Amino acid sequence: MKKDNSTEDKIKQAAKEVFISKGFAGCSTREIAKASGMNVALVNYYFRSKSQLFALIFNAAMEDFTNTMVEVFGRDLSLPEKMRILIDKEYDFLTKHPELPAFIINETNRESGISFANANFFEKISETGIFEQCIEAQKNGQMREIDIRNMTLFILSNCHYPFMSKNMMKSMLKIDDDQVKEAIELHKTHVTELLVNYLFPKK
Amino acid sequence: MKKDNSTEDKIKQAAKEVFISKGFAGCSTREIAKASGMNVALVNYYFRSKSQLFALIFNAAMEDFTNTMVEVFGRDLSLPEKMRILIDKEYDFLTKHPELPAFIINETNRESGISFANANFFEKISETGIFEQCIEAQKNGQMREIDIRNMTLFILSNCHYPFMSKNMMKSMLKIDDDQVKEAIELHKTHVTELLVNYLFPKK
DNA sequence: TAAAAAATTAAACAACTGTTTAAAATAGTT
DNA sequence: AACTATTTTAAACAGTTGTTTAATTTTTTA
Repeated sequence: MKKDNSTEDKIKQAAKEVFISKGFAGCSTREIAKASGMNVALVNYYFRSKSQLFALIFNAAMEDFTNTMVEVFGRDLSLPEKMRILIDKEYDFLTKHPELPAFIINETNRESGISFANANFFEKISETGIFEQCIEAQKNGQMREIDIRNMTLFILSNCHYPFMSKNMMKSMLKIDDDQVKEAIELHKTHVTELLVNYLFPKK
Repeated sequence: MKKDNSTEDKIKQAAKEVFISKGFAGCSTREIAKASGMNVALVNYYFRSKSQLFALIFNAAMEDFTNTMVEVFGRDLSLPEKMRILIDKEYDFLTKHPELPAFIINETNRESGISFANANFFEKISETGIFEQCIEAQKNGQMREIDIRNMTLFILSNCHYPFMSKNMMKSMLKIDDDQVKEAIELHKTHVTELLVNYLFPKK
């Protein structure tokens, strides 16, 4: 978090904003240079190439992305409690970074895409012991028999999609920014009930 | 559906494939020309500009996108039945066109984005009478008191996201194509139960 | 078949792309 | 102070971009 005003950091910061809002293919190195107040040559001087700079930004975004999950899953709480807190934290995080999910999904789907085989997000989440806790809860009949992949898909679908589809929703439902914000805030409580009720059915 | 082998149609078809898989910013007019077996000048001869060609493709994609909803909502069935059939049809459609949701969400979020104010998707869905049917069901206590916007968000989140996140899931959960396909097929049944149970609670 | 219209082509345009070069300015070291 | 290493700059590079031009081929019309 230091050397915040160094040239290298200024470029990295600008690159983060530009890449996330426009995507790799949607922006140029000159645009990033201008946004940082520097010039084109400096971008390559510090980061060698557009691709390498992008990889840096992407991996950092991926880390932000999974941090919430790792943190909440690592706590000493029951599964329903973890689920409630996770959804709350995800919505908080995504309210601050609404462009992140679309960015990651997009770039993951790019043809000459990212090689994030090295990034060990699965391991990080696995290390929290969440999977064992689920299996245990399923044995005890406290949790629905559902594959861990589908549970993950449920959480991500219902947390990410509302933020990704903001503009589409605005156009399709003919509503304005305030109404979208309102709908998303309300949606959070629905999602919480929806998922907790389904995953941990009473009786 | 006629003149399928005309130059104009060949270009349109190629443009559809290229645009949807790479996005507006991610491809060039020359790439589209080559994919159609034609040359660059013909693209502009028939469609005036890259943007106008794109608008054509995008609007058609949007129409495909809402067709399923309009068709199912327009039937003479109960809400839970409509919901079950809709989810089934959405998964069918998206299995054939898995790239569509990411494409639409992406391009909707682009800075110099689409003006799809003219497209009246809301009206089309409204004309099916689905909203009135929901209000009626809510009055009768057969349906949860939930805003129509949130219901829409639920459906789209849980249908679109699994297909959009295919590659991300593959990387994050270290699974292969077959396992993704399997997970999505299984997910469909979960989503159906999840949504029907939540929207139309028994008793 | 001759004239007019439409379709297709290769080539060019200016602007932009990622990246590199070589010179200039700055900072650090003795 | 002089010398070295680092940082910054403007300019150039070769290739690509969307679009247009003007000439040519093909089709349609009379």
